[in-house]
Amino acid sequence: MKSDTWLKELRKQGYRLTEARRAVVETVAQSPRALSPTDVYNLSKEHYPALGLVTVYRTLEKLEELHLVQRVHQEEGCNAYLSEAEGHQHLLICTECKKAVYFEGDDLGDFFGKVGEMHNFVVNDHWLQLFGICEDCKRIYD
Amino acid sequence: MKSDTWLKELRKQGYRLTEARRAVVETVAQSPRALSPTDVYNLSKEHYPALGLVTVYRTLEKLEELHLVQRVHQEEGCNAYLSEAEGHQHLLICTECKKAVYFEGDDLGDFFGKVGEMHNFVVNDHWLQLFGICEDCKRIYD
DNA sequence: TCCTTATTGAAAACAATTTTCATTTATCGG
DNA sequence: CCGATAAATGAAAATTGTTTTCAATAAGGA
Repeated sequence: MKSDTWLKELRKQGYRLTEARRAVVETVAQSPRALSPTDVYNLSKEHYPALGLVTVYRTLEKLEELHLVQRVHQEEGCNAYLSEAEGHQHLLICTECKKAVYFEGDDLGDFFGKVGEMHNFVVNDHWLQLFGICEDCKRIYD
Repeated sequence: MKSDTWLKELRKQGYRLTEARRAVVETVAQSPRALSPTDVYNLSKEHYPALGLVTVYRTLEKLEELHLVQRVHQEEGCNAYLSEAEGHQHLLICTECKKAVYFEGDDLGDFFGKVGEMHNFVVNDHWLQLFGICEDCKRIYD
């Protein structure tokens, strides 16, 4: 289970495993969509009512440091966190239900390098997201 | 001059041309990098010291509506505004000096459509940015 | 030039995030 | 298993970024 791996990883870094952390990790690890700190707070409180919002912020910060989650930028805001994929991948996000899917970039890296050369830049990083409507939402809205 | 075009466009939409607006438009139109509201405020005050930060927010909002500027998301924040390019283009940003350059996407749209199909999504929009070091900064740091 | 109304800047309100701090609790060593 | 200790917690305060409110100002049509 993904949340167990994350907890193990936190432990490996010397962090302690608390009820609050478990609840947050659980919530984020199993979510198919990016969640804001407040989303995480509300969802996690069902497992651990004493949870404080501050702890959500602090835990998300650690998970991001360990590259277990990544921040996702969307039209509605830039404070949502999503379970990260293996390797560097790109995101396909449903603008209706916010479900997020990772996809491989294939040979995009070569193209990006060429674009850089054309403008005399050394390209170090890229950031690619596609937005659309997923199958389920298509069904509902048609 | 780009700022004159923008002012004309604002006028065409029925907005009035004030000193405050002129100062903001001037600043943003001629900047080679994305500026935060506070950046715009500080730079524009040199031309018009009585300027208020609120007016900067309001003017940027209008410029965005008219597609004269676009919001740029970066690691350091997501509240910076940049003069928009003709057509839908992509950004190449220097992580040192923040200078931004637009580039053509060529046939990326086809690829994005295919990625969508593979996951049963209808892709409506995409968002691509490259990050690197520009020629000038390369020179300084090598 | 006058009149109307959009626009302004200051201050207050609001929202999101971070800091502070006294209390709690996970982990380590015995 | 227990006690010591330092990390982690939640509440409240502080901070930061943005929006709203409002009385005063000024743009632009008549």
